[in-house]
Amino acid sequence: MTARLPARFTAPRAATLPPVSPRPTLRDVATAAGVHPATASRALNEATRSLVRPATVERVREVASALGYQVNPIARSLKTSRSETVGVLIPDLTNPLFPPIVRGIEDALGASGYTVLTANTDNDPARESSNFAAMQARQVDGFIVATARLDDPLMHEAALRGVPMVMVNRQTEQLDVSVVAGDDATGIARTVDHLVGLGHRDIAHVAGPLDVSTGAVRLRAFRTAMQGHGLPDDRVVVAEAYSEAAGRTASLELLDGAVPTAVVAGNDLLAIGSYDALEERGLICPDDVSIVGFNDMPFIGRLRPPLTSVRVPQYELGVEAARLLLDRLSGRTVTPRVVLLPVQLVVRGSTAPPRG
Amino acid sequence: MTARLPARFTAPRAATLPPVSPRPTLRDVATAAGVHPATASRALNEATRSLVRPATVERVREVASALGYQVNPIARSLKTSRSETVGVLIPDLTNPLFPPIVRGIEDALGASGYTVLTANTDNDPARESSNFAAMQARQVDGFIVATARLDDPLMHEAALRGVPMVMVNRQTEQLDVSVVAGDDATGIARTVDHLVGLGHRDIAHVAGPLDVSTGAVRLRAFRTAMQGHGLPDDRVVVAEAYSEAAGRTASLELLDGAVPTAVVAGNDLLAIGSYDALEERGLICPDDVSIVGFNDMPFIGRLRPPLTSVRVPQYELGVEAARLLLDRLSGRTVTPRVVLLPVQLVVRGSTAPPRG
DNA sequence: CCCGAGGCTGCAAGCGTTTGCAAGACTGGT
DNA sequence: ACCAGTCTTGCAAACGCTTGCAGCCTCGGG
Repeated sequence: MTARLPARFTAPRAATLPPVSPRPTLRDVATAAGVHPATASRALNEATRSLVRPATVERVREVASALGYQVNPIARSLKTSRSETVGVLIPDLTNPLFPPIVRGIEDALGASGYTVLTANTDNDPARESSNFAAMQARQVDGFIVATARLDDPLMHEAALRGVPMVMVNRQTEQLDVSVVAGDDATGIARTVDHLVGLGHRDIAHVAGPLDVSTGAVRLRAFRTAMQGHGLPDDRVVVAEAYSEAAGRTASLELLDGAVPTAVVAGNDLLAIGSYDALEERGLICPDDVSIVGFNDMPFIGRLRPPLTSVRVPQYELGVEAARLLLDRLSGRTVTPRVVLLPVQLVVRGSTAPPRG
Repeated sequence: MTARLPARFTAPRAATLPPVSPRPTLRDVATAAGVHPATASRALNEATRSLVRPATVERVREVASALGYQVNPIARSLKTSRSETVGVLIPDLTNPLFPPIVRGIEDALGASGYTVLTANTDNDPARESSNFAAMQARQVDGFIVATARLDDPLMHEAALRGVPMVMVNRQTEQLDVSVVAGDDATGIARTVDHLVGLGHRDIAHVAGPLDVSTGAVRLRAFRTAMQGHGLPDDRVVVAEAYSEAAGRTASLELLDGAVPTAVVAGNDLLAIGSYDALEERGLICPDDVSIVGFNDMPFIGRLRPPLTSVRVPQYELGVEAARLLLDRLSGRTVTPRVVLLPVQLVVRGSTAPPRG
């Protein structure tokens, strides 16, 4: 029996296109192939394909591609209550840190047929909750969360209930969810090594906000590294946010006391703020003060002076997070893992031996 | 009658949370409120609310919020074949031009209850087609497209068929879809005015690829502006892509002839490439050659020297694109519109009067 | 020759909503 | 008191797919 297509699909495309294109349905395929919709479904579905006779599979698939059939994911989701969709929560796409991460996530998930829903929370608990809820309503299969606020009750409860979730670039001890992040501690240690190697002894740290995990982690790493060199670990000022302005404020505070010969900034943005502060005080980088950033943002090497920074493999962070989530979704892995990706100190013009 | 909740919803949350949370369904709400699901649906639905007695509406809404009911968008989509979702196609999220645009889109659409699906195409026709198709399958209500390739047959046909679609940051004459972009022509004109005002007469243009609309538009604007000043308009070299490397190559080619006193780059990335080329040739910006960019990317003012550039309101571009699409989706506006947002020349340290 | 066991396929229910249709309850006018 | 019209609500059928269950057919062994 040859597959006969319903007239509406074989009709030649008129020069004046009809306003709406009726997508063929599974039933259309089934009748055209002379089988029951259930059989067509099984034939088209990877997992159930083995249940139907090879010849039938072949026929159905041919008809399906002839009709240009594509399964309707909505209907499928309704039935299976899975959506092949994951939600990605980030604070702000405009922050240069996140685009590469998101891109990595989309590439990795897309390769497995998943699509991603992103939302910006601006670290606002209300936005975060509503976005999270909206995504849950849309039946996302899991989450990748780049915002620290796991104290959000909704998210916290969801995590406890076993909603698949992996955190990226942020850590949390309170809950066992998978985490992928850069190896911040090592990055900071290398930074301090580098500065000490140049001859610096009076090294200060402009820390990021301590309620954000990276802020706390890097601060602790700084203290440890300094102690390891037998140097004072208390030259620390905490910025209120990971922003240029906060970095400037914090740095000015620092400069009001004894001026250190080197500053380890918790972040590239904070480092830029330090640039500003130095300029305001008439100090020159690196002649008077060396500065090191963190993240190695795009074009940061073209600043005046080029910023020495710790390169974090952001794209790979995203890819790895996606992979972890996929493992979890496929049921392969259940136990949470912590993956730390190696970072690399990129030395540029903002660090030099201390004057005199 | 007081609303009695089914036991499973009133059960106290155990310390050890159950692995899965059964979301209440419309039927649950209905029975709890003592009405038929259809009535509950109408009561909860903005548009049909007027059909049901106010007292009933009240009761249903109370029960709904008590149960924490949220409509299941999947089921609704299946029924209505609308999804409250729009697809956003961009070449590469990692290009600093796009995050603000996407953010603007998400903010504007999110405020109207829409969620967005983004995909990166890398300007690869194959990826573009498949992403587009996947989004169509997911029942997106419309598209915002930031990739130039409207020659894609799928997309072209969809546009002809009246699939709601707006293009951002790219133009096309061949099709009548709404477009929102920066006012490139004026931006280039202001740039040339600025340079001429500084005393430059020998001004060259490093154009972006001409098969991208911005490349062509800016080149045309450059020619027009130069002619307007009675200056030669043929000092043009076309870069192969909007990238640093392509900018460097094109600029080197330019510098191999008579060195101009000023360069109008089609793009900030191209301008950075020009920086590189200048440096290689031992020339100083702005002493030997002035350079102007386009887009005013983040931190571009912190380069060495700070780049004079044309600021494009990217976030607003996204917002406006979203607004246009929303208008279209709500049926308010049907005829395509072209919206050009004003740009602004930001003068910094990369432009100065010509030497001598 | 009969019977049990597989291998394929069809049947039908149901996922959670929306919505055309119709029935019941009122209202007011005559 | 009756009837037409208006409100309010219920009924049931979809939307397009998946899946447990059951039935059919075929085949090989006893």
